[in-house]
Amino acid sequence: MYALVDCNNFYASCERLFQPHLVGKPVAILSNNDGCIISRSDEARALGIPMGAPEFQVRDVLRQHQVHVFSSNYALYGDLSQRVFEILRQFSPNVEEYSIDEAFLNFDGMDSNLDFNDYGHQMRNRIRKWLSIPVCVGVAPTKALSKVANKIARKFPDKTGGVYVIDTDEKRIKALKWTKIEDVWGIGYRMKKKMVARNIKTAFDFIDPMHTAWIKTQMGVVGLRLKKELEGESVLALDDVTTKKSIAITRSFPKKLTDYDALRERISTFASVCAEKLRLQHSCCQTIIVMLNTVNYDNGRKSRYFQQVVTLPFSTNSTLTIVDTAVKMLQKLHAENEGLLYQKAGVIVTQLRNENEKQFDLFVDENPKHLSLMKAMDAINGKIGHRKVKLGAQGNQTWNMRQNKLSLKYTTHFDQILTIRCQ
DNA sequence: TCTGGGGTCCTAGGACCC
DNA sequence: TCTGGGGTCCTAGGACCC
Repeated sequence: MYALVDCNNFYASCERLFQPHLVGKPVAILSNNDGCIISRSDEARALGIPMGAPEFQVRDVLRQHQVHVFSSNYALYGDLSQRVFEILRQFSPNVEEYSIDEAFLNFDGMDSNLDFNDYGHQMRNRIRKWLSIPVCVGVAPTKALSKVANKIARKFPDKTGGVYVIDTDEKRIKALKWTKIEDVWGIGYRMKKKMVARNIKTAFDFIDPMHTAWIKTQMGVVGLRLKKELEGESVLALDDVTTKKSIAITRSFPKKLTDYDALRERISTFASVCAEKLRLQHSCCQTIIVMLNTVNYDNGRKSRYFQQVVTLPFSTNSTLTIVDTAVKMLQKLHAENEGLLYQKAGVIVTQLRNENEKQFDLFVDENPKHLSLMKAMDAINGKIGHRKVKLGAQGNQTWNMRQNKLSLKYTTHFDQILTIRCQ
């Protein structure tokens, strides 16, 4: 059996943990640069504030209903996320951290008489008690079905108490008939349209044998796997997601950029953060992608996308090499597209492998001194603070995101720990 | 004039997830 | 005026190998 544990309105719940007076009140969280709504409490959702809406478009509603609005505080959310996973590991050693706010658990090899409903409530209660974060738990024989079960738990809190178990065929069929096709895990916007055109409106319609061949042509093996999962046959195992297969740093700019020097500074910084993250997970990359984006929201939302891909002769996690390569790529991109105004840029590193399994090139090699230099740099930065030592290319300009409504780093910063006075 | 069969690797792009 | 960021997997097609 699998469980899917999903935190309710996670970011909003994190803010409420340290500001409990917000419980029961509408709360909304903004994306980077305070651009869009990316999380909201049930109360804010009930006000009709759509997910992903640009903040300025819903500003009036927010003000009118006194919605408590926050900038994204990833230091806080990331830390609380890890604490949730820590608790979950007390219930099973097999935990897949699927996203910042949800995890799959597998119970293979555990007591076969386990009462999953009861066990689910124990998880829920412990997370609620220790972290004040409400979660829902769905349990079923496959990952896709546990997603369905979770949705039911979330939708009917009174009847389920936030936990729902699909453990019989009867319950499975009922659940599938209830689940709209667009709510099935793996069916996105485009597939939904095709499905509905073919009169597939629920998850139950989807598993009808008459559609099998069609699903194969439309979705390939992905669709067939999903079908099996919904039929109760487990084909998706728990994934090990602790080491990433690609790392991306991309940002929108507060103001459109065209100036090469400014872009070079941004790309250098993104590239060096990629290198840091690579070293943190003990990986090297062999391929580097630099991208520039123009965005035009007014003119039919047309945006243009430029990118360069370079595969190195050896794999690396040296900041020097990655920044140097990225800047050369930027040079080329910028020269080819003179005068454009860029809204976003990014650096992505892929083709990652463990730093111990490095493949060497016969003739071209990285200066071995990089390795010790990076070690020294990481050690100093670890001691005296984040990114105090950096490359000259990154400059001294600070690129502060707009974060006008940021809460404190309650759990990760000594200066910002909550103070409680006893009278 | 007629010309086999079985592979691998890489890349770009699409679709999806949160 | 103001519109996020970071991932995964699969497929088709090209180029190559013997």
